Amino acid sequence: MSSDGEPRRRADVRRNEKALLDAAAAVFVVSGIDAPVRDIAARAGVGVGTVYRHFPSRADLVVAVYRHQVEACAQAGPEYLESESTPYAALLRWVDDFVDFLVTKHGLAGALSQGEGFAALHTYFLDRLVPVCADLLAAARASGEVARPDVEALEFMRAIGNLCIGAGEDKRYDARKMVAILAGGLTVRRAASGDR
Amino acid sequence: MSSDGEPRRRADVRRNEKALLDAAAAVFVVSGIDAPVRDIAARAGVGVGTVYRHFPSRADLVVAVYRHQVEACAQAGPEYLESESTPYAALLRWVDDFVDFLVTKHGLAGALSQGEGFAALHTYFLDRLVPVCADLLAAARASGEVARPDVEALEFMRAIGNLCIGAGEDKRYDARKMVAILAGGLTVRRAASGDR
Amino acid sequence: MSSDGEPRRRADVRRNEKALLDAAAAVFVVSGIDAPVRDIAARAGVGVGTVYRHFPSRADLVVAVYRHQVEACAQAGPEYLESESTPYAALLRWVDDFVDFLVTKHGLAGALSQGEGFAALHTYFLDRLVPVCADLLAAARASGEVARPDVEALEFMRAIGNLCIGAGEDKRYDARKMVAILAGGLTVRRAASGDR
Amino acid sequence: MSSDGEPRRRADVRRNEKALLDAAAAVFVVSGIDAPVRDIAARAGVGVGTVYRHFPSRADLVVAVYRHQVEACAQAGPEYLESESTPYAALLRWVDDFVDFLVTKHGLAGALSQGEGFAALHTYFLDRLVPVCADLLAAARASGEVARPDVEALEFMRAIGNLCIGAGEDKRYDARKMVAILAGGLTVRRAASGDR
DNA sequence: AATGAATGAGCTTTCATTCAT
DNA sequence: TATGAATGAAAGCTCATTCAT
Repeated sequence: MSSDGEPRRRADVRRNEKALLDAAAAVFVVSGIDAPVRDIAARAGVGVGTVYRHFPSRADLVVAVYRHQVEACAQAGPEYLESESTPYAALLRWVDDFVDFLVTKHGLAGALSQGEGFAALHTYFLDRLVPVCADLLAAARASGEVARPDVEALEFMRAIGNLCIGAGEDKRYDARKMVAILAGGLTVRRAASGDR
Repeated sequence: MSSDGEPRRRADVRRNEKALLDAAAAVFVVSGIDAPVRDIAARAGVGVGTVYRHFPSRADLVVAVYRHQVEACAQAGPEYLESESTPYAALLRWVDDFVDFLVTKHGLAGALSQGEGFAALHTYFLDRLVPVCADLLAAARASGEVARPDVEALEFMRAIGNLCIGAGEDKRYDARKMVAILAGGLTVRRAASGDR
Repeated sequence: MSSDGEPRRRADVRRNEKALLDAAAAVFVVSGIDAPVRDIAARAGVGVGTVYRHFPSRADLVVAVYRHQVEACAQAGPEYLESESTPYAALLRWVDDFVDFLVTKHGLAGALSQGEGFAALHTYFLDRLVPVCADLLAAARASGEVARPDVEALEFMRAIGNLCIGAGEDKRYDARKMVAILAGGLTVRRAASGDR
Repeated sequence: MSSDGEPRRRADVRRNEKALLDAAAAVFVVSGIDAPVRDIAARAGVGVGTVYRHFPSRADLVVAVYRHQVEACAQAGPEYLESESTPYAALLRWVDDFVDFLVTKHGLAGALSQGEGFAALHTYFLDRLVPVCADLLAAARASGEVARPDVEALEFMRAIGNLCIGAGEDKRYDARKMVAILAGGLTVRRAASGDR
């Protein structure tokens, strides 16, 4: 209540939020991104009301949970452009990181393609990563390695996201391999007769 | 009671089943494949009991709704192999048909990747189409057009299915284009250093 | 439609009714007296509508199913009074028959105690058998073997019916033995202090 | 937050639970032990979810509703053995209490004989009361008042329970009287020729 | 600010009963 | 008269979300 009561409280709140994020991350892995709020609250050792106070909507929680990784991924783009031998190599490496991220988060890829109620989530991810991917793509196009000028970063990323849906659930489906093939397809000049 | 008594009733039932299938198809487009049974019944103008009478499980309904298209798709495979100039051209055309099918049925692609409770559905689709795709793929490999011997029909189809998830919801995402790129990737020989 | 069409129809109807009774008896044994109408219709090889035509209410069906046995039981009373050595012996034997009847019909005893919706059933059974039991009881009282003048046939029979509920479901519960003890209790003069 | 914050909430919850128990007891009387959860919730003035929160399964609710009486009944056994003039008198009095309990709870006796889905209920009642009854029975046998050594507490109690089914619905059926006769039957030596 | 009890909509599924054919 | 398709009322159960404490 006094000036030194606040900091204590704030510390508590922060601790709570951390616990919530950890719990959500753990639960998401097991039960997917649609896991019951109660499960998350229980694992964090807080009441459900607390979850709602910190994260009014589910998307807010999801965004918060994955913010760190998204940031890391965003920062890796420019770095690879410097460190890798060619822009396309940089693109491939970055794509691989992105796949890593999606594949380890069970259900995340699916949620990203849903839009339905996950608008905020969708928005955040794309706003942050699309520019990064666009730079990589543009560079690889400029270097002549990527032969498709008609592929935008947004759709490319979304395609990667989609390919990662359900990855890990079925041994016979290797998302990483399919993404590699997709990336390979970028180097192929479109047939004269058109795609269709 | 006589030999023509049966057909009359059956005609009614068939009409009803048709209404149900149409209603389900329409509702699936709007609410996805998990739409409440009540909604489907309401749209068909029948009671929920009728839905259950015709289609004991949800998967039965979904399979019924899409059976025609699946069959058509299955039959097109061998035909294209004969009519198209090369096996790879046949594969591309068949893939295009498959995409047509998935893209028009909102939510179907997603359901196929879920497995979760849709085992029967999943099974039906794959049992019917994977062999067809496998033949096309094998032929295109034999002709030297497809350079990836490590891509199985199952995973290729699944990748296509995934790429079609959410198609039509966002103008900026053209599933057909991304599938074309994936298919193009099949012609690219894998880098010596591996995909990763 | 003509005068000779009727008999044929009537024969059909009778056959149907017989099939229905047999089916119902069989189903009652397995699923109890509340078994789904459909099950009965299916086993009889007729439509559910036919069941309703023949037996408008469930009780009607139950009554019909057990009518034969009830009649046999009703007729046995006077006979035993003649053939057995004493009226009480006759009573015991008759009670034993009654128990036989109830115990073999799974769920019947329970239905008799429900009243709820089985009024007709209840009524039929009691109207037919209570007088018989009353005669036996009166005779055994007259002979001095039964010491309780305050026990009416109706309540005695109902007690027997109740004791038979669930008989056969649990090896540790021997309905016949308990009925024997109850019957034995009839011979005990009420304590001076009253039953309560 | 402080040590007296807890009790306040708990008081509310307890009040609610009480309302639920009262409502359930009342509804059980009218509609039997299988009454719709919705009805109970409505009568208690709470949502169905609240019922499930407090009593996850129906058996839990039933057990809770009758726990007090069962406990009282269990404790009365040994007491009567001390206070009454003879063991048999104690048995009679205890049986009377048991009947009191069953007769006032319409539908309970029936549920106990069902087993079907009420395993937990059945188990609780018997685990608690059978030993008590067994002691009374053994004592009465030891004193020579009970002449049937072949009657187990379990079956005796079950017989009593059965005799109480439907008690109160029909003025002409006096469950208490019939139980008294059954208890009287315990004192009768079995006929040489057997019960049958 | 945190809690978690309460709410109630919403979904599935089962059958008794009706009624068009 | 027989059929069985259709109906729709029930009932169980599960959360997302609110809100009193």
